[in-house]
Amino acid sequence: MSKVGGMEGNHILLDNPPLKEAYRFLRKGLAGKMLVFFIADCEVSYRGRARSYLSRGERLIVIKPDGSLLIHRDKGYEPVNWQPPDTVISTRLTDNHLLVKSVRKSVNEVVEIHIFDLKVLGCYRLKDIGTFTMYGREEDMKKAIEMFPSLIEEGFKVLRTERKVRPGFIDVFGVDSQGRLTVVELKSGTSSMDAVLQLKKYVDSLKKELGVTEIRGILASPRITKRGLQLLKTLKLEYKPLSPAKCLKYLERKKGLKL
Amino acid sequence: MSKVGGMEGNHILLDNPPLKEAYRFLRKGLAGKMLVFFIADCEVSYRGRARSYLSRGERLIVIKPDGSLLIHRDKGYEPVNWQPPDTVISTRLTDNHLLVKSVRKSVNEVVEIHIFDLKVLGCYRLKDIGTFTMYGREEDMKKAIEMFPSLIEEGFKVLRTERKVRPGFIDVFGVDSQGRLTVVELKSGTSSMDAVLQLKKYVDSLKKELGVTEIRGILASPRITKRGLQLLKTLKLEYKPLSPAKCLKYLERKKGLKL
DNA sequence: CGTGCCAGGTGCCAT
DNA sequence: ATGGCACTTGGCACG
Repeated sequence: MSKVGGMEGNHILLDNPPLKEAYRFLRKGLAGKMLVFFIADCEVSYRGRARSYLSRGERLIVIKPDGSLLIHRDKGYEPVNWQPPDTVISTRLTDNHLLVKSVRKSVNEVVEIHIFDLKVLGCYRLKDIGTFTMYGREEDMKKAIEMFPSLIEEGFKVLRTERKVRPGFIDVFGVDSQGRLTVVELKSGTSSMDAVLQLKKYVDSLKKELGVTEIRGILASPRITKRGLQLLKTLKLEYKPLSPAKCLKYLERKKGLKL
Repeated sequence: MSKVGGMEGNHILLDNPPLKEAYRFLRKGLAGKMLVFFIADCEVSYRGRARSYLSRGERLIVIKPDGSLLIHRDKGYEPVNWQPPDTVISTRLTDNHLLVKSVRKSVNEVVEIHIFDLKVLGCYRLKDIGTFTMYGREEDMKKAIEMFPSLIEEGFKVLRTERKVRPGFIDVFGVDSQGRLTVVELKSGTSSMDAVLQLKKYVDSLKKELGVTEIRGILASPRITKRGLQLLKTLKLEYKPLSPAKCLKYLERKKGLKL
């Protein structure tokens, strides 16, 4: 069966269109800066930082108005091939197939889709002025600590956040109740040896920069791996269990809001 | 206009379906382990490691047979909300909206989509037995070096790859022309201070483990940051420019293949 | 299952 | 542009 719907410029929907018709409306959708999706029997090749080849089969393909491209198989969160925003999409119809090519403007990255058949083609203009808000990331932990330094420990005071050291930034820099300088490294998830080494790096950088021999280093996160904790102790650093959830509770209390 | 196509079990395509009809065929598609997509006017909430709320607007939503979920706005490579594979999808129809809920089996992560209207609903069974191959990753560099150790330097010999040290693995472990033990850390992209510290960690671990005082450390990658190079020199480590592309050329030569 | 680490990571923000 | 880093990172391989 073959069916066409809503081609008055509002949207386009083609059921099992012949290549030639698909080509026509695909161009129309792309030119009209619509979100375009289709299910196609296709081959895909990628060339850029690496190279890949995907042999023939049916996939869901999405092209967004900003030039981003997604090619999804029927499994997994990640697209098998893709392009981030800012690509130029071009199309070409030959005797036996339809070529869709996406070339990234800034770097040399190209994705080519050779299409032999389409199951469906849709082009839509998404009316979407919604706002997206996210809570519980490292940034929220930082905010909470600025407002409630005791989340780290009694008597802790924040001197500043995002303090620049040689390379990188210290999440929170402060002093403890004894007046000792203290570096706090925050992780919103499980912290591992990486995080410990990061903290160590900051503490050492700062010691050097300030010419101070004693600086406390505290890693604050909801969880730490066993190896991470071992390393932490070896390096004379400290661990403070602290979850984004707890920080959010404090932030809510302050704002009087339910997030 | 409203149109229905291919509901004989092969696929489903509904143009601008009423909520009730969409609900019926959505359930059918999910039950039949089909890939389901739809464009919907909806609100989205997420709760898990973090929390988020996306206010009302039109988005493209994809549900795969493996339980992965993607919610895309009309911009960007990344979905605004999502679930990786292995979620349980449930649906509920109320008077004024359709609820789609995805609950992750292993961890506590829930995405809820409140749908007020659908522009289109499609359910398809993707025939896809294609193979996906990728070239130019770190693994390919490793293979090339095993076959052509001189890619590192004249006289270099590989003892083994993926050698385990305290925590982690040394990419390539070998000896140079002077018989000195050498650790090689590979990066397929630009290497930064992180990579340098990683190499340092491996060299130190190995010195300790083997009771040797002199071990060379070579970082091989197509590019290194200025700060990375500084740190590398400070730590008496070395840099060898080497790109995945060059490695691939060698591999092709060996196999007599054009990849 | 936890731990470590790569990825065409992407995205954000700083210099 | 380069660089440093978080991310609901996801994904894999290995103890």
